[in-house]
Amino acid sequence: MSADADADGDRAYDHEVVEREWRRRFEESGRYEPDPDEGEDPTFITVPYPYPSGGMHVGHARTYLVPDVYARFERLRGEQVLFPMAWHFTGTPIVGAVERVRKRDPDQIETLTDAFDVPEDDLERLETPEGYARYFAEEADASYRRGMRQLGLSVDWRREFTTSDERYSKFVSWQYRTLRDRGLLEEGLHPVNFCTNERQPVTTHDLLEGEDAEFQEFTLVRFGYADDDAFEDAVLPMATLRPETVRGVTNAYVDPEAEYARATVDGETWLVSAAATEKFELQGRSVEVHERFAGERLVGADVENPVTGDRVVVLPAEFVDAADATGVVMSVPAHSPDDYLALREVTERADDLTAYGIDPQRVQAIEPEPILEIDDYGDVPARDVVEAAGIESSTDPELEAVTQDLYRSEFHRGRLLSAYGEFAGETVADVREQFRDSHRERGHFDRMYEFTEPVVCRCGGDVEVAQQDTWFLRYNDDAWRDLAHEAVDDIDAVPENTREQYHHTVDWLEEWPCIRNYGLGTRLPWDDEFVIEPLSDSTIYMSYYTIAHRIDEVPVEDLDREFFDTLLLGEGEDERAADMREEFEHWYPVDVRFSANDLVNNHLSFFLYHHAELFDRPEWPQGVTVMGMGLKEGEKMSSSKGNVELPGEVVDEYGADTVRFFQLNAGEPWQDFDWRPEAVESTREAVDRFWSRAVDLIDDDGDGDVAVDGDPDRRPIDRWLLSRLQSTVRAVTDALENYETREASQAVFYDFEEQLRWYRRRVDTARPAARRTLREVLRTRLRLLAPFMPFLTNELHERLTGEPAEDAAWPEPDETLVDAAVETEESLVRALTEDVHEVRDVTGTDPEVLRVYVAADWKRKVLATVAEHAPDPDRGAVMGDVMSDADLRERGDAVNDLVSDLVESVRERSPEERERLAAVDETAVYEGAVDFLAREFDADVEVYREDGDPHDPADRAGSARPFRPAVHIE
RNA sequence: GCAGGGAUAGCCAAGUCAGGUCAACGGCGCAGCGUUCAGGGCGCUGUCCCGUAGGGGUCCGCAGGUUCAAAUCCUGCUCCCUGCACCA
Repeated sequence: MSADADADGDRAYDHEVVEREWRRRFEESGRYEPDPDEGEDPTFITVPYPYPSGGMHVGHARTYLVPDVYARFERLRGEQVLFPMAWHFTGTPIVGAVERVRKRDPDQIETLTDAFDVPEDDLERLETPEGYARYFAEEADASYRRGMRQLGLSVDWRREFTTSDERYSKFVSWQYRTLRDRGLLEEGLHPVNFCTNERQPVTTHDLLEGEDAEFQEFTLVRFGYADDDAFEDAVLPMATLRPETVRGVTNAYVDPEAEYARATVDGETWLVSAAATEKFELQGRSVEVHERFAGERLVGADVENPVTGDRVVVLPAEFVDAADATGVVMSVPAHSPDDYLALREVTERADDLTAYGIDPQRVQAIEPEPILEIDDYGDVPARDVVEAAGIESSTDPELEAVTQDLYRSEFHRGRLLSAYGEFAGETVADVREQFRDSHRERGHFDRMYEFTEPVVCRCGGDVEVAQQDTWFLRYNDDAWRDLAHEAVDDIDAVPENTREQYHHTVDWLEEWPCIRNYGLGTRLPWDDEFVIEPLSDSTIYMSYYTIAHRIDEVPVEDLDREFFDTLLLGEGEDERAADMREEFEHWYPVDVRFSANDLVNNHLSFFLYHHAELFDRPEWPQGVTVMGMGLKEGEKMSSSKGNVELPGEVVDEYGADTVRFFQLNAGEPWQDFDWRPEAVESTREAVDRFWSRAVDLIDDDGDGDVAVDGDPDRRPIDRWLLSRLQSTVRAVTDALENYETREASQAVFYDFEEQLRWYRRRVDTARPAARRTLREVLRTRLRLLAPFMPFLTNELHERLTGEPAEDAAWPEPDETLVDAAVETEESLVRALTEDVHEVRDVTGTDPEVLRVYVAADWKRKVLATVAEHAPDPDRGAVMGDVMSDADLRERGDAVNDLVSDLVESVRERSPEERERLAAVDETAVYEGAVDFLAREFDADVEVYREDGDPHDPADRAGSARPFRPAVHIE
């Protein structure tokens, strides 16, 4: 140290120096790299491997810190713990990001350089997916691996791998071949976003417009062309989201100006807009266009409703958008305000329709056709709402809201009329799908997909919904689903209310398309055009950790089905795999999976599904703990918004222990936590204070003299502190067993600090026995804090005792140090102190003398009588008993008042507490606190007994009650 | 709409499952005092209203109810957040 360093230089906490030393020791010791031992039941914990589409920020950090705390806790308790880490390279976002880097997309470059401090020179390395992923996984300053090391995660780095490693791919291939053999994979068509310009599927990240657009499944009502001309027998499919309104169709509309086509679609003749023929082709239909013509050609035709057999006329309408859906629209004026207005308008100018060869009278005769009844509306709800809102035309801006309102009401409360047969009287919400399906089966309905709004690719091309050949995981398979439910029942779900969410998800999951067209990852074993997508290649990889550090011994080509059958199922003859199976059997199952709460309804449920199918029940996951997300000053942390904090930077600024402690203490794991610099700063100050006090204690007596059994110099207040320490040990242990990092860290750090504040106030802490007590306390607290602050606690513990905290054992509550009596007595002193403060403040008197009057014995007798009536004393009954005592009876009203008071106090206290109080010698307790009270109030302190002829100049003694002495200050 | 979560004093936030010790932990901010220069740090005190004696009043999203007793239990309502599928 330099000569001019300030006097306290060696006391201030220099986190950089301490952390550097311990980071080195953590890595060199290999202590987090366990191999199977004799122990029967090791602890295996996992977290989602990071997806390095960008760097690590502190919003991610807690996901790894909570398991690290649990890992360190279990190790201190003597458990063998495996906490591994790997990298998830699979997926399309990295590929998309690389594309944008190559094009030097300004937004992308800004995110990288601003949020993650990527130097200009490094950009070139980000031009391949592998390079990009490796960069953010391991190489960048803001990489996950660096962040994790800086934060001191106790990870077994020997087992690190990436999901594009060839050996990992062999493992995933085995998984998918096995699932396929078991009939849990199925081939089929699936809608995707498809760029019509690039002729390939695109992700939402690739979109310029319409990122929030969803595609909807429309029902096509197959109206039949009913005129006997060249189009005879053709189908006019009309798209609707409300298939049940089919019985309310009064007419159809086309755009007379737009281009329509006659095409053979899947072997039938269809009449639709020209634009629609392309969509049908994309959606997996075979389409051959024979002729194109203006919509006018269809106007005036009769079409036949497939459900009712009624014939309705096709009318012209400008509002029809031929680019949307099929370009042929069915009109339900009774239930659609749009259609109602359109009908009214077309009726008004019915005479113009003669130009199309339509009889105006036929149009004027069209009446809305109700299909359901709904309370608060008349027969024709669309007319009601239009008239009520005073809407005159289809361009009225209010129309949209009115329409949505009506649709919602009809959906939830509308009851179908008798024409609906088996569905009559039911609400639309209850039967829409069944109704649709039944008509689909009968060939009346078909389907198509369409976006809710225009979608445009970054390349400028129009994006449409396409049906693509794909493979599905059959999560809706009944037997598999049952197994998954059992797996849900088996786990320790934390917090418990997530269990219901897993069950709900399992019931709701349908088939899951498990492949993509491009991206890093594992190729589908039997069709290398496709890549297994990220949520599907990460369901059982926890098992891969068990052998990840040894699998390089085996040549890739030997990693065949036999190998993994042997390794994971114990069903093969591969010798090397059989040998490695011991590792698998040692570590499996996963004891706790720590994950994010938004993964419950996909990844975590898949994780349970796949384990349930592929492994025997004893190997199923034992627990899943989900975590909330990270906010920064109340906003979601997001790298694209630039509001992120990088672990490297905050560790430099505040120190790793502070960053860890802050995050673990900011809320329970499953709650969201908010990173607020001022709060982190305040944590840093508390950590520094802890350090200085500890160093101070350690330095003033270098002999490490901490524990003296039955220290004869110990005073009650020392015993009080040690007793509180035991309850803290219990509280921290209980909390950590339940993953409650906030509860635990709060108890050992801040809450106990409160106790220490009282202790320091209460006694002279320079006393040797006090120093010994404080060192004993420090030793225990260091071990309790070790999971949270591994750097600082190891350092201090080693300075105090000669060994690092992580070499010591987790503390057990020492029953011989638990002293309920002394805690009760101390609570009386505390209460008295508070009372005197209050009196002093209210009166504004700075006391010269403080007189304390302990209640008279007869009052204790009254209390005892009241207590006999616990837990719910009745005043009358108590008074009866009390008055039977002649001595008390004489005291009359004083007794009456006292009883009322004591009845309350008895009701509010537990039996144990009353018992402890009854044993207290109040006078002795206050006399023992005289020195303290004198110091606290800078006054002379006198303790009297109410019935001991006290000096009582202000006549206060009479108001003393048991355990609530009267006081007088002057 | 469905599912899950939430609403507590200037701000953050504990307490709610197991009603009483809750005017309601703790932190931040603010104010005062002390620590023998200031500042910082540290310590103490105060921070809903009234009160020169430890008390009283009002309070925990809104409105009711149960109870000797409600932030906590019950009923109804309002508002906010997250997810609802192929982005990981």
